[in-house]
Amino acid sequence: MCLKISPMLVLQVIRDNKKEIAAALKKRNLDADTLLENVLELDEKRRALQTEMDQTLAQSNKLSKEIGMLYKTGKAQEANTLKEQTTALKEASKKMGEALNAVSDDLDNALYLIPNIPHTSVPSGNSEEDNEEVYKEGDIPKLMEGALPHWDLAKKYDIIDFELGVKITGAGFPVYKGKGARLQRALISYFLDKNTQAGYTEIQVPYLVNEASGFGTGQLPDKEGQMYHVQADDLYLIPTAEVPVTNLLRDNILNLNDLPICYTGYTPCFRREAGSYGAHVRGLNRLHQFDKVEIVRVEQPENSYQALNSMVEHIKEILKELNLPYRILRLCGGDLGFTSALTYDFEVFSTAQDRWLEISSVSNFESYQSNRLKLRYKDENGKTQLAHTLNGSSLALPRVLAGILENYQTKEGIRIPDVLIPYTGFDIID
RNA sequence: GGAGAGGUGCCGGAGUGGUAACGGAGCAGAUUGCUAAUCUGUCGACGCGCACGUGUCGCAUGGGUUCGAAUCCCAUUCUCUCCGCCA
Repeated sequence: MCLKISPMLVLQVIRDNKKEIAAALKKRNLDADTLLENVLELDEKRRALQTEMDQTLAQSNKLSKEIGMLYKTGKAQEANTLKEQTTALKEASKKMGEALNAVSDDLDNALYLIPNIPHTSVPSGNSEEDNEEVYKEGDIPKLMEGALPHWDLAKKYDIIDFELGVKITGAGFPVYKGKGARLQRALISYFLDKNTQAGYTEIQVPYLVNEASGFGTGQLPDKEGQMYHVQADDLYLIPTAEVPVTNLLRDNILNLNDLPICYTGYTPCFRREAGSYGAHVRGLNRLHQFDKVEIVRVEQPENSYQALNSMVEHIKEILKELNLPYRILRLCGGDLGFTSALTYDFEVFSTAQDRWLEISSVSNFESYQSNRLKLRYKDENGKTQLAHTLNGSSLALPRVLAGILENYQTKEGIRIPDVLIPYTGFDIID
């Protein structure tokens, strides 16, 4: 008989720190008391059931051994008597097993409703308006008379064709042409080079993932609607490289000296994105398919926030090289993703649109993902511990492109940032 | 798509009905006059116990047969080899 057992090391943590956790979750405007209460109740129920069943099975195992011995010594008569006893035990343990499975499922489901616990530095707040600006760099350029938003520039220079994308697929699937396509490729190469120079190992991953992968990083089951689902094969188009890349380490027990693991990878990303409309989704602002270069790290818990900072510094350096005005926000509890403990958003200023555009999101998930991924390591005492996972965009292409097009436009054409010229092979789009 | 073989612990690898050999890695302890060797123990998950301990589960997954299943049966799934198709 096999039992579904959730490896929820977090349960012990919840048991011991219920009050603190409930208080921390208040930052998400979540009344966690009942959620936690429910979990603890189911947990207790489950443990009681398991103890009971273990005892029954132990007895049954013992009898089976005795029966085996009796047969061997030719005492079939006595063996048969014992057999009768085991029947009742068997039925009882079967029922207990079913009950245990049911409670375990309930417990799992109850646990999935609890989001990650926000880091102490996370500000409370309801929406993106309450996010805390922690850094700002770069001057916002004064644009020439008649400066255009990027979708008009795209048309003027014939580098991105949104209508063509509509024809062959639908809205939100742009077609890049000529120097536009080349600039995309240049950005991807440039980002990957920067990341590998910083010590991240470049990898290429599948763009379709199975359900277990979606579950591991937290897209499933709750954010199912965000992903494109290929029904015939039950696979999902990745919404970000985070999913396949982090899942590379799923079901692993790493040695201490394997850590940290630093990966970078380029993938297209696919998002169904129900919702918004109007100018906010115009042009490159929000797409169903876009390109992104991602960085992913696996760390010992005691190093993970240092790692988060180093990721932030790394992205700052790239934006500085591109000479784009940007700011960094620390997401408030209300805006923080379900699986994240602390997230910094990078936003670049889109001059012609006069608004900030998110181009990177850097998060520490602590052990939230690794718990689902069963991603562990042996600590210095040889004890198995959950690792911490982190990831960030480095960087998302469309809005960086939008920022470049708008901020670098001149009467003569769109200038290419110096660092990109070796990659594009041209210095102006005209 | 057709045919065959296979899936055993962190890794390798035995095991065809009596309750997971053996080897390696890692860790812990012991020991030896030096970056090493040797010996012993430990090794995944979930419980119970203050604790020394101890119970259950784990042989791809889910069922079934049996007092007892890695082993027998059914379904599913994945991998490999050959054929077909093909970038």
